[in-house]
Amino acid sequence: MSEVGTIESIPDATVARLPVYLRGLLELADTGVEMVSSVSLAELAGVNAANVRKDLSYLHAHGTRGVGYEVGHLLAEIRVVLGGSRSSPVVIVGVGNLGRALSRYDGFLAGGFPIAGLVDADPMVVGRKVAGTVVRPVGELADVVAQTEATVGIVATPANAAQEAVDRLVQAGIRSILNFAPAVVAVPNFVDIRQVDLATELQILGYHQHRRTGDSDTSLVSG
Amino acid sequence: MSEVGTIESIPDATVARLPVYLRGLLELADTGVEMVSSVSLAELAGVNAANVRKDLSYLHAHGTRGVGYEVGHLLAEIRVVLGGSRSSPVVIVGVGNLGRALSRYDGFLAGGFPIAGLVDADPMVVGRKVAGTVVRPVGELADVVAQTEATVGIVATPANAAQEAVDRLVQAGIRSILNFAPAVVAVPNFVDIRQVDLATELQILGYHQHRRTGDSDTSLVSG
DNA sequence: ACGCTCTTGTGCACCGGTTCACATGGCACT
DNA sequence: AGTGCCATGTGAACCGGTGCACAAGAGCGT
Repeated sequence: MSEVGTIESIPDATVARLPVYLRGLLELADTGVEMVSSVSLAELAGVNAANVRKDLSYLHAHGTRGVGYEVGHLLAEIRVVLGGSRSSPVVIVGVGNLGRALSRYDGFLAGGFPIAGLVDADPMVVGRKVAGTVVRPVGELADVVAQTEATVGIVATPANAAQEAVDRLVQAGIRSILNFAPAVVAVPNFVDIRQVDLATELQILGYHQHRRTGDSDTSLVSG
Repeated sequence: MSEVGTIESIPDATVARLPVYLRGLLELADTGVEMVSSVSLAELAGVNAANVRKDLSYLHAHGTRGVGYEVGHLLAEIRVVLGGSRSSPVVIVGVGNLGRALSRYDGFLAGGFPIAGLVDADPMVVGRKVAGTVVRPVGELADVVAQTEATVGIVATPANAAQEAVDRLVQAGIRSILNFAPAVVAVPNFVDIRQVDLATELQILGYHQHRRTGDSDTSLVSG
């Protein structure tokens, strides 16, 4: 996958869990807890305790044997790893139902990803104000990126416009993209893209459901 | 993970790719293509060709050597595996920004997952009509599930209400849940739950970005 | 009918990730 | 200071998944 290797690299699976730990730690900090063991953090994150310890060992976040980890320390450590606690403005391409919802989603701002720009191809949508931001034409994407200093792009267009949207984002200098359009898009290998496919998620659930109900026998349960 | 094993089980990784194949195949069918090789399907889905062949072998979807796979046949085969092409009505708990966007999302209906019911805890929201459906109080969830014959639940509540929402869904008989709330929730092991965490996705992107820009050297590129 | 070409189907080696189990070592209490 | 307890940190086995590479086999042209 990533082939930098200059600085110590953290396994992808670990990186994917760090935000979950972060959430759990924030909760603990809110309730005044100062120390946490790998076991309780694991419970909070829904993973195995040994896994937590191994994950944290990648961050050089040392705990104290017999005691646990310092919550505040861990928080800071994880924040540094996940983008240096620097704010990363986001530009959204495609202001349909999903784009609007995303632009209003509090979780992004709280996580250090303020929605700084909105663009759309539809002239009916351009010019409207959504979540405090005026929607600008997709042709001006490069300007929007430059002005807002956006570093992350979200694609929330229909599937058939996704590739073009991604191309424009890359053209505008964006190197991190989150794609909600149900389409496989190609990007240069210096661009990091993640796919979030809502319909696919339901279909995966559908498989297991079908499997369960299609199975005439229900005497399993196992635990 | 899943421990049924009565009928032949398909690896999770394969199941996750089937919807992508399905999309690609629909595209091909639309353009009148009747046969497809594992190589072109792989390209369409953004995966390795051998992987495609191995995936399809799990479905007993035989291709013809030297020729490829029949598009229509494959389509039918995958649809059967992913829930028997039966429609699975969905009930959404939490009709905020995200819940509204999801209830209007075309992709769900197209994939056989019509939004059949909406519930919310906020009396201000209850009674309103969203995407053609009246929002009902969360207390009536069991009724809504029964009336709509919903088999899938989507949780789009704030994090602190997620566990309760999930509990209610399980109570109402739902066994397949898609959770958009940024919270780890516990479910009985006969319930299948998938997590879609928007902020987490951005944070993962943030890690790689930080890593890239934090690295003073940029002489890599590799391809 | 024969052989060539093309694509499927799969055995096998490799790789990342997970989990167990245990040694290591700090802290508290006496 | 000594002793016991407890949680960390990690070596090593295990497991699922991926991708190469090749044999098997279908169709087509001659």
